[in-house]
Amino acid sequence: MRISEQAKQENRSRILDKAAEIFNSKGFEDSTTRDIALAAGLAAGTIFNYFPSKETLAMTMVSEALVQGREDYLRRCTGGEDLAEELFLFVASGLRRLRPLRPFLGPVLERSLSPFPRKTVCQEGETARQEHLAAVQAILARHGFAEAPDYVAMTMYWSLYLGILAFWSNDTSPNQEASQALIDYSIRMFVHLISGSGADKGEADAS
Amino acid sequence: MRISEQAKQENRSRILDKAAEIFNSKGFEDSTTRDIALAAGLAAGTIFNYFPSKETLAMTMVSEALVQGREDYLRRCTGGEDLAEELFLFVASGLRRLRPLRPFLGPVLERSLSPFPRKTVCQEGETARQEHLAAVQAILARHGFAEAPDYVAMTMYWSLYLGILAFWSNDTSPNQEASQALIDYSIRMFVHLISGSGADKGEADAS
DNA sequence: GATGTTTTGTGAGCGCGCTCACTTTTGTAT
DNA sequence: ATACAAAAGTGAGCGCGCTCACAAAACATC
Repeated sequence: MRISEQAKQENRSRILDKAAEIFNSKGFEDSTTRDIALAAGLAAGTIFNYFPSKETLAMTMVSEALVQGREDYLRRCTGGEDLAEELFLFVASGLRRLRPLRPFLGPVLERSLSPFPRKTVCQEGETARQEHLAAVQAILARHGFAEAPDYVAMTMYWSLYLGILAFWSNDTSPNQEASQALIDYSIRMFVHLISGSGADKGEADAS
Repeated sequence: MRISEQAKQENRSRILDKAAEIFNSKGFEDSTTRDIALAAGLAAGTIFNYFPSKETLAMTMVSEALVQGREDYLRRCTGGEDLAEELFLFVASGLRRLRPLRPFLGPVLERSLSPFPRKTVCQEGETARQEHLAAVQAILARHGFAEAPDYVAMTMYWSLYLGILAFWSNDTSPNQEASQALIDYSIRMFVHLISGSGADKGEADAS
């Protein structure tokens, strides 16, 4: 049972490696699962014993990158940052780890992270979103926001974050300064939102 | 030549009608172009003489709804609204016209309006986005914003707007109060952004 | 080893969106 | 009417993601 288990893990990571190569060279949509399986030395159908869909296969890489990004962030966090700085560090840490996947990220993130209701849900994407939002809420809690923000704030956060991902995945400016400006404004806006929430106009009774 | 032209228009609108029916009853992804063509009394391939893709077919309906929404907005606009009120009216007018398409909007808008870079672009979606953003800029201009906001502001606007569409297309609260709150906050946030732009921290040199 | 059981691999095949060589229809010119 | 050109319709067929009945391999028990 040990040898087989090991062989399975080898297959799994060979699929992931080859898929990353092929996705990077041809893009997500122009890569076929047949090609990936063949490159990994397996029959066409075998790939689906390891990943339930092409989308999940790609999202697995994204998910692992984001997990590493969160670890980087925890390591790099000194505790002296203000709220906006810490959120920026968090987001930037994720992007750094996503960097190698950038050439094929567009269609994958669009399908898997978008908040539009879908029939076929990719579990990896759901999980990634929830973990990201949980991390954000943990940061907020550490900065004195006792209770979690309402759905309005978190929905808007996720919209802005997706916008950042979309823009960044296409950003050709030298050091992604364009993306940095977008991240900066987005975060400042979110901080402003949750700071002044409900004191403006009287419409803060969101369930 | 006149009779044929008329027949073509009839075919086109029969396709659109049947497609709307089928999309509404089975959702976008579970509806097949074969079914739609058959329901319209045409062969499977003929549908692609009228619309280059299933996505474009659906986006044509969306696009027409949004055009009507803009006309409604112009009609309903008194000129006495402040900036936020007028933006709210604009967005709400679009949603009203999208209402009949709501059951199948999710996958369509996700594919066609998302800012993630894609290989196969749906022209209808591009156009819809540009026209929407142009209308927003016209509203801003009418309220004293002489020059168009930079890419950061418009990118954030589009992110928030997509978030609104996504949330609304799934909103089951009695009169979409949940969506209304989201629209309200999103617009106030955008107005705040372009009002105070660049005066905060010294990072406003976005190209 | 031989036997039975469970796990993993295989590839023919399905239904999809979409294409394209071909047929049929429509309109024009004689 | 007849011959011809242009436009529109057709459906077999392609490549895709994915499924599933079956084959092969791995393990457990004797």
